[in-house]
Amino acid sequence: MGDENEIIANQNKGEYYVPYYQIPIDKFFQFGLSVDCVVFGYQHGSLKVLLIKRGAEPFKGQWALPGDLVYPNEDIEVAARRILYDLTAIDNLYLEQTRVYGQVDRHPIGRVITIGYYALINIENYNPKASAWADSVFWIDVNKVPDLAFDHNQILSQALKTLRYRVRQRPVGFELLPEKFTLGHLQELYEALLNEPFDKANFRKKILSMNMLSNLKENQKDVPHRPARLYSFDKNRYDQLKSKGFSFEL
Amino acid sequence: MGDENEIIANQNKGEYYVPYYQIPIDKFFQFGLSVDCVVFGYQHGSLKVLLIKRGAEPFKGQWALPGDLVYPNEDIEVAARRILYDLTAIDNLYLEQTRVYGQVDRHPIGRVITIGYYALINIENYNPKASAWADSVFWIDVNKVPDLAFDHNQILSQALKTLRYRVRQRPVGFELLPEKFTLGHLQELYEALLNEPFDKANFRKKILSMNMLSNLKENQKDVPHRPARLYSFDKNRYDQLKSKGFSFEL
DNA sequence: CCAAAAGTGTTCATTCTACACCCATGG
DNA sequence: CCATGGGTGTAGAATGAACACTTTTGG
Repeated sequence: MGDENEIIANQNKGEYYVPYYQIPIDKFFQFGLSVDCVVFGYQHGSLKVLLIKRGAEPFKGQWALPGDLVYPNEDIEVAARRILYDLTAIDNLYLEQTRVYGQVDRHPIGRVITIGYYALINIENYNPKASAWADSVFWIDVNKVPDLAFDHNQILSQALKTLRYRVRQRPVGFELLPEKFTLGHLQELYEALLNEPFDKANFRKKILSMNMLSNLKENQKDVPHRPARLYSFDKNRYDQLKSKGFSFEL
Repeated sequence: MGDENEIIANQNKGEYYVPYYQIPIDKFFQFGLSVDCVVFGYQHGSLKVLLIKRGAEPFKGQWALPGDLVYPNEDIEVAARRILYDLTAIDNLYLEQTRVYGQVDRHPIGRVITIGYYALINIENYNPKASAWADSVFWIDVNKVPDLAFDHNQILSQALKTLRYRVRQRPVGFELLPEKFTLGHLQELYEALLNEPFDKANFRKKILSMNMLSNLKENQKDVPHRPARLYSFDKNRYDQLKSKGFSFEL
């Protein structure tokens, strides 16, 4: 948001009527718009989601997804990034729209349409931060999410479904890992995300055959077993392959 | 819509402020909401889309997708079905939400968020019908779509992309065909949708091996070549298979 | 008989799956 | 020298692509 006090009016509306029902068009401009973000992180072998305790009415004090109203002159994705920045102090997170939630009675103070987004974050870079609308912020295991305000449980489960889907067909899993990781870490991540085991040998062959990881020629340290090779995701290489028709699939 | 004149107020808003910016919350309730529908049909080997000439301002007289403002007390999908019913006099079309379009300046008379939907229709059941907001209605080949009002070209191409995707992983293609069809018809449909040829033998083996078609034991008539066997999509069978873990893929 | 599309069978290559086995390190 | 995970090879099954061939109808 630039000038958050300059709320634009919809200046031209006066001239218009909805001709077929003879209702002044202003009556149609009563909607509120919000954004709710499902922020996923991965730690200690399990998938977590960032929840807040709401610091404002309605539902003050309850668990909820981070979200906020969109300004009348603010782009939707910009609003989503504003919320994420306020919460994590990180820019440029991986962000994807899921769907719209528009039940007439979903918000107690009026008709508020909300747009669901999910974001992926490398939990090690995370900088916890309460904010204007959140008293406090917690990582919660995705399998232990409590009852949430509004229809946020539904938004969360849709986001999870989209993520599980996406992760099989685009290399987005890496967003959840540190820069350098082992193939074992990567496999554990996929197993946690998809809740299904993979054969080690086959998983490695598949991932490596895609040719989108850089072998860092560097090993793990201080592990009580044979140290594993470290890799990183090579985005340039991937973009190049993609432009040649290759498509990630798992 | 039931009572289209009973536009609800958002009664409880008076009490609320957005505390962190000290802006009265009414300022956030200025959005309009609309729905735009991409209606696909299939005829003579090519995929068509239903376009209208707009009968109301703004963009009166221009080509556009069928769409309308949503009432403040109307559910979004209900609005989409209302539009489709007004246009085609058909209930219960296959309908899927695509995404939200919310550019600040996408609508000339104010901030209107629109929700994209696409619908599939068996063109033989189609009952053309102008309506309050459409002067006239036409089927246009999907490859020959003109410039459309608003951001409708973008909405259309996203819908097409979603359809192409969906059609490979769920048996939705049948929605575009008549009740009874031949495997040749089905193959032509897929070739038109995906713009890629399939091997006849392999296509048949794949489709039939899925076990979701009923062999009607009945043949085509009056064709100048060997008449083909007619099939129909067996939704019960498919649901049964799906519940056992089967998933359509092509 | 011919043209045209329906309908089927086989071969070969590729990919997937399961599983066995060896390797390097810390304790 | 043992426990622990890292890392690789191979055999057999399943799937997919290409293509040739037979069948049935109308003209």
